[in-house]
Amino acid sequence: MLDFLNVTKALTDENRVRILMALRQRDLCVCQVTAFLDLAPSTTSKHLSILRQARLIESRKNGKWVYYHLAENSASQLVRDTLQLLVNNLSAHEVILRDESRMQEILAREDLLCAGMNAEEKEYMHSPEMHLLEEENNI
Amino acid sequence: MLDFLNVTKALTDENRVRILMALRQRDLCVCQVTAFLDLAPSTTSKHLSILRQARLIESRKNGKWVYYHLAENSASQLVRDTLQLLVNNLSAHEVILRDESRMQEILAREDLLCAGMNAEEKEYMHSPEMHLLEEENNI
DNA sequence: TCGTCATTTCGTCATATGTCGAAATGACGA
DNA sequence: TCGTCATTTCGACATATGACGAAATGACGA
Repeated sequence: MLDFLNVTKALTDENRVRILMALRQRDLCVCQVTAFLDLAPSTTSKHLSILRQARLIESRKNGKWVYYHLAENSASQLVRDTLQLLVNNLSAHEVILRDESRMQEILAREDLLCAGMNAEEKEYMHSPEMHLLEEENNI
Repeated sequence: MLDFLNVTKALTDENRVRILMALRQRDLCVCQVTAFLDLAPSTTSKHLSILRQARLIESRKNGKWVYYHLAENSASQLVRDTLQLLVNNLSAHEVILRDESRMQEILAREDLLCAGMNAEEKEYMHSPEMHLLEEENNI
């Protein structure tokens, strides 16, 4: 029951829902999510922490950055069902569609974001491995 | 998005989740839910109001009593998916299983609850129409 | 080693939420 | 009509939550 409530509580904030939907497309680091939502970094970090505690997302560290991605198919039934419900019911929603364009702009502004991002990381961001991850999450 | 958030917010309280799971079995009036959860009637009423506003449940008035039941199959995709997720992931949960026994005791105490319940209503509570409703909600 | 940048943690604040009891509302039956 | 019972609404309270900025932590590169 606690697990269930942690998941539902994680979904009661619009910003957190927007994060989950954005992560369908690709992994994102905290500063990218921060620019995306236009929040203080500490606030973004808190949101990501809540989503991670609910096991809806996972993180991996790469240099100075922490990248977050949706829970994999190995996640619990609850988490998988929840992410599926999210996608089924929100993909066509106005806010989410607007966010998809917005995210494109954010990602294009590499000059402003993740200023120190090195070549290796930039490479990874567009690598096949990236897209493999996306497919594993059956998006 | 507002609809979605209203649904998830409705699910963040353990008492409300327990109400939804109990309503799988049969319609319940406020006083039955109140005895079931051991809360003040006003608190129960508030919880039911929140669930109804999220369109997860509906109410029908019968004499002095207001009976609540799960949203029917005609409900939105979101509501149907959500109720399904709830059933799939919580049916076997300890709290819910315990609640099922507890509800049997509550319902047996007609002498204490809904003291003025008339014969007609008692009849309805066990009628085929009742069980038809349950089946419609594919429980 | 030190400075810088990304991230997290901590403390604080305003607002939202769950709870109750008291009072208002609605319906039934004497 | 009046009293009673079920339910809802209202007001108050304690706690939970989302937001921020400041400070701590971690990792990289000069």
